[in-house]
Amino acid sequence: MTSRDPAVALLEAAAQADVPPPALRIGEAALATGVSERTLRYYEELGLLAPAGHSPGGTRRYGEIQLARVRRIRELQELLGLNLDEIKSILSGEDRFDALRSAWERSEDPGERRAIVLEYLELARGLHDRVAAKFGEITRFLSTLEGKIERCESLLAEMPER
Amino acid sequence: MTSRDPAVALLEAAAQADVPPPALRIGEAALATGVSERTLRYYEELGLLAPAGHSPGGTRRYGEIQLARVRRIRELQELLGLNLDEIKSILSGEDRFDALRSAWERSEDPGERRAIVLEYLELARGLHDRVAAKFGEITRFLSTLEGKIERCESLLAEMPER
DNA sequence: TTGCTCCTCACGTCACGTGAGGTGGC
DNA sequence: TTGCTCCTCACGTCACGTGAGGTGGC
Repeated sequence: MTSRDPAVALLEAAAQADVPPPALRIGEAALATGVSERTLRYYEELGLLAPAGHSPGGTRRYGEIQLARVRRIRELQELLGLNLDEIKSILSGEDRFDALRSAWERSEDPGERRAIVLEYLELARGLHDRVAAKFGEITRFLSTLEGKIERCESLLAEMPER
Repeated sequence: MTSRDPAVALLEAAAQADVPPPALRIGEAALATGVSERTLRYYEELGLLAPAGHSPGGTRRYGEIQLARVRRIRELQELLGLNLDEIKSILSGEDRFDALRSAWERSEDPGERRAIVLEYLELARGLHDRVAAKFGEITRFLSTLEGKIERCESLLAEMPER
């Protein structure tokens, strides 16, 4: 279970050493998430993903939070086929919920709390329905494919010629 | 389980009446498969899908075989995220296998038969691995999402304020 | 003849890929 | 100073969307 990615290894080492985690350069962040540098810049252009900061010279720096966000974006894109506009609105919904959780003690209006949780629940349920639909389609695809493979195998077994 | 699609209904009625099935025009075929007319023409341009024939005036006609092919293309596109080039090579592999099945009795070289079945088996197993991987990802996505929803619900239950 | 559907260009769009030419940091 | 990585345009690509202007069939 050891991580082979040097960029991720850097972050993990920093976490163990209890040192501020080194910010990754764009090439390292791209490697760690499996996307291109162009993709990271494009997401930034769309307002989907901001770097954690910049070097004095102006080059982008990314942290673990940004890497997780990129992976989330790809998950929504590749598993559900959502476009970046839909993903942006989903992420902003999740962001509002996360902001609430991190500021939970600083008790805001309890009615507003409830409203935010309800809004997130609606978001999550909507997502759930879409994922469940995909799950059903994939399951059917898989079982018909397995049927075809089995029929092929028994067909081969019945072919006496070698 | 009655079909609501008028184009599909036409084909079904013809099948019951034992009459040559009426070829669908491009608009009807698009409706029956849920894609645009542009998409059907684009697939034809790429050599992915040929119409069943043409009217004397030159307009395209589609039959049940073509509709099934369109649905197969969309399945590979949307569930697995394949591009049209990959899909084209998969379909041509499936086509070779289907051609073999339909000409099974007209015994070709039995060695060649075996080779075609083996080639198809390899294709199907490759597909199976990709679908199985997607299945795993979707399953994980679904269960973490269900976990989030449950935590939200218990959180709401603990909020006494109405 | 009148609508409606079909036809072929051809330009637009989304999510990037891919150099072109120039600057930054160990 | 030398490489290597980074930067910003900017044009290319894939899988279509979207009219523009004209023809076909009940």
